[in-house]
Amino acid sequence: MAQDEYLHALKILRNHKVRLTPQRKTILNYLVNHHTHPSVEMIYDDLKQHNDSISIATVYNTIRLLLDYHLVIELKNGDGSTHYDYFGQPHYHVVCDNCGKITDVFTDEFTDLSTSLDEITRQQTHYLVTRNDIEVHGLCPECQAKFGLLAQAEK
Amino acid sequence: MAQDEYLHALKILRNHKVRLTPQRKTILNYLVNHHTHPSVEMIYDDLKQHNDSISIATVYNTIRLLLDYHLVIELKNGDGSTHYDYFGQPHYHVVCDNCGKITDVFTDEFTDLSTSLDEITRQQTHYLVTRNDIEVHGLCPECQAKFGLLAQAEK
DNA sequence: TTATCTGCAAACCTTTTGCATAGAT
DNA sequence: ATCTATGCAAAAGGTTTGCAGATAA
Repeated sequence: MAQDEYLHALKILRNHKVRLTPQRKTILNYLVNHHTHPSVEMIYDDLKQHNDSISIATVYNTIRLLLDYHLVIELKNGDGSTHYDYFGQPHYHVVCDNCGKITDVFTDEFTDLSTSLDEITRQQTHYLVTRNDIEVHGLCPECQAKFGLLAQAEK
Repeated sequence: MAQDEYLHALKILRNHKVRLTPQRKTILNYLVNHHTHPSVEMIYDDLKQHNDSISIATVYNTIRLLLDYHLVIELKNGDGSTHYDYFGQPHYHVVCDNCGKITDVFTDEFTDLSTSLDEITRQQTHYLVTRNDIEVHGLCPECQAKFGLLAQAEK
């Protein structure tokens, strides 16, 4: 499953004649398997810990490469830090404005909604639409509980 | 019109007991009247040129303040720079991935779409949704023309 | 009056760069 | 063999901070 994603992404890169270095493979593999929305630093620290030969500059370079091929997307939560997410299946993100947690939402309804959005945009702006980034903000259930707001959320 | 927006925003801040310094008013007014998605630096340079007493730190502080009250939203185009937009009327943004231009889209259909998105999110994640940020990416008409893609876009 | 904001400049932190070496194709 | 990526460390760039003086309420 995740392995399929990884192979799929590798193939895309190969098709574009991108040189597949061990570092690039490692980072890609890391992102495919960690849906924790890591920052560059987290990726770097984790990989270094596992004795992988890697430098922070390479992580930055590779992330940018993956962004270029839309294999990864960039996310910012409220506190200003930048996070990354492997973007295999179409989904969008929900950010908790209290704890900063980012959650993926995969749902069929999203596909329709996404299509409508692209339609509307094309009609209104005459842009040639290639993709969209959707981010919903709010309070996660845990933080609602902290604030004693759960009843309100259920209604 | 823009003046109404400005007064509306001022009232919100006043209601929250935010101290209304000349610098804050100037920056707010600037944002209400410049839908050019300026960066902090642009705002600072423009205001300084008009002989306004202001420092870059104050621009940063005020922007953060306005973000907190959701009077302004933060945007990133492809090239990594950070831009801001006064967010009076609900709208979303379309970013040209070639030239970096950011365009506002105001449309009634967006309201419905936005509502559906919030619905879906609440059902799927049990978040207490407060807002959403939507960004569509593609090629603007001008850049399509540059690449001789206009015919394709019209179809 | 008094708590808060401003301006300045230094500090900070994330990201980028330049260059010599290593390595993928 | 060749062209591109890596790693390092230094530089850059953007953002934040600490503090003394100013000021909104």
